[in-house]
Amino acid sequence: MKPAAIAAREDASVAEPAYVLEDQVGHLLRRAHQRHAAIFQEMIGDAQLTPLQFAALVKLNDLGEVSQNELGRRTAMDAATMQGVIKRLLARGLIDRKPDPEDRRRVVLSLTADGGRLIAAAMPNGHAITDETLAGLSDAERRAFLSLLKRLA
Amino acid sequence: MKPAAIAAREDASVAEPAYVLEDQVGHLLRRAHQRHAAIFQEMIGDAQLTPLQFAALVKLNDLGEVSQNELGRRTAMDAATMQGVIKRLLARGLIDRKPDPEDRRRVVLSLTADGGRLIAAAMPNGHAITDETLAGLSDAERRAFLSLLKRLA
DNA sequence: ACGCGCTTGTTTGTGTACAAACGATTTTCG
DNA sequence: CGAAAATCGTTTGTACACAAACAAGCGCGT
Repeated sequence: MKPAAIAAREDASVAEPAYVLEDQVGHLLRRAHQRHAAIFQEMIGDAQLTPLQFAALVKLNDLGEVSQNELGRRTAMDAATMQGVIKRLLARGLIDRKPDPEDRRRVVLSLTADGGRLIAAAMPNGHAITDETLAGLSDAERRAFLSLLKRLA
Repeated sequence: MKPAAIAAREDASVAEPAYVLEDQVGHLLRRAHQRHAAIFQEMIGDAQLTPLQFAALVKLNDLGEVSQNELGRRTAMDAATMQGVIKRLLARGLIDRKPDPEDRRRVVLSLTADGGRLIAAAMPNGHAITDETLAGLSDAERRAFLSLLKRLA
């Protein structure tokens, strides 16, 4: 038998646990992501980059030359999303694009001198943004949170 | 002094810590959110709801009648995003919309009978989706993760 | 009563996010 | 070798996400 206190709380209603929106991972992930995006925009400075543009430039800086799809995989963007991001970075002259001689389906992307300078200058802001996003947590909590978050991603 | 092994690794380069995209909260939050969205779509079933539509219906079910902006606040959507979500739910006949007699700026939203049935039927899926999203974590880890995540949101 | 500020809902414009379908290639395998 | 399968980049259509600007209405203080 159930204790009376619990039976009473269930009374006329069903036995299912309530669905509390504020407690769902999905909702919380969405809100945390929103907050991070706001912090990003506020702290990225005159570079005027979006999180995805920043990610693409960072990876391009790491890798030197890559195909468009490969860069998409490395930054977790699908091919269609990539189109827009690349288009805007090209329009601003931050990246270069040329056909791959080895594979005629591919294009090879790389940073321009401007793009290299801009991403080098923006890197410290990236760290500051991460820091501000985690501002509410202690060092130990940050490590714990990031390690759990990695296992969900 | 730094140990030689570390000095060697830094050699010609700068002393700044590398910016590793895969370790940044923003990137991890984005990926976790992507994964959750994929799970949601896969498990929501024939209800054919997006996460935001689901959230709006759940809150509407909790609150009974609310204005559009109020509902937006409760579900963390801005007014412009709200437009689209409400428009689609109206088109499917899941919610109702009428002017507020007390305040002619407002509209009052509520569930239709269809909307009520649909969200009641979809609720268990919501719990299953949350569960699947956290599948990699133990019970203790889930609690720890959610409590840290709440502090970031 | 009047004016000023705030809220409500809407529109427009930019930027993710992804499914689905496509043509052009390249690769794989029978 | 040659056909089927896989990959590359693109387009289209739907759905968030938010800034900015707007008209209409409410409410407060003087």
